[in-house]
Amino acid sequence: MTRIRATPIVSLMGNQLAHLDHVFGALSDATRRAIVMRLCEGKASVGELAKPFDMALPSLMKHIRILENSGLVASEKIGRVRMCSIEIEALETIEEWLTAQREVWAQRLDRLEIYVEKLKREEKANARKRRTR
Amino acid sequence: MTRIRATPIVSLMGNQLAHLDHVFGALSDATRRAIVMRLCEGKASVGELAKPFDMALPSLMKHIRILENSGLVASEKIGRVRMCSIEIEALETIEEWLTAQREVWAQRLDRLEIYVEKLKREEKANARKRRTR
DNA sequence: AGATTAGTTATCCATTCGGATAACTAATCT
DNA sequence: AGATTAGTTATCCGAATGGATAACTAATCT
Repeated sequence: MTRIRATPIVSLMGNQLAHLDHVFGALSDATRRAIVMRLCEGKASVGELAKPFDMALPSLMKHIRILENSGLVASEKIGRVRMCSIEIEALETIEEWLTAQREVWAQRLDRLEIYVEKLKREEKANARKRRTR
Repeated sequence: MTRIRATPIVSLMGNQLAHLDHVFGALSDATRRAIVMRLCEGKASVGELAKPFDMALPSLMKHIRILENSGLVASEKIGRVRMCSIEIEALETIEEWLTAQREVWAQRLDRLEIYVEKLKREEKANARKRRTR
């Protein structure tokens, strides 16, 4: 019996786990998703980002912090204005997680299919028996 | 000028927005992601789900509630045991959002490419001018 | 130099979150 | 019928979250 993978999944994922917390957490807020959406169209200063929102600047800044913290957004201060940009790769973290889940799910479907096949074979066998009874 | 879409995106997405809050929110917790992962392998009772966690049952139940609330998990009580299962379609909500973002991002890259092309053309023109000066 | 602009820091506040315990209901087993 | 099992409800608690205001710093404009 070959042990393909000795290390448990959990340790393989390592600190990625905590990271997922932050990425998903960051996107669980509509304001933050809107900011991400806006930044997908191109860089923007904190002020520009704030305009569409009926929210005090410091409140909005918090959101930006959270986004930066999650790795979804990067920013650089030039003079007195801070320019923000999306880090599109961070979205891939999520994609990866999603694909992993769907793979497990698909495998289970496969197993289920095999099981259903077995049931069908048995059913046929029974039918034959019944016919020849 | 043809108004392709009169309704603003926000209203088109409708309650989907609030839904995204819940889906992303649900997945922002490691325990909950683990539950989803487990359920991708097949249905499980609350008790089975609880086993791997060093957590009181009511605490875990809360997580299940949150997952149900987000539409990621469904459950049905038969006798005294409640069986839970993933609703894989809920993950698609996220995929959709991600693709939408990446599309906007890609479009922006296209625009940027066009811009860079323009710059290159101008550069060439200048070079020609310089050569022939 | 003085006024304006663009963020930033510090605090505060109500609400939600993630956990726990205690006490309960309703099925199932013996 | 009585004991056990599988969840459920209610309540509590400290920490985190999403918002606000006030007061501040540092660049830029006039």
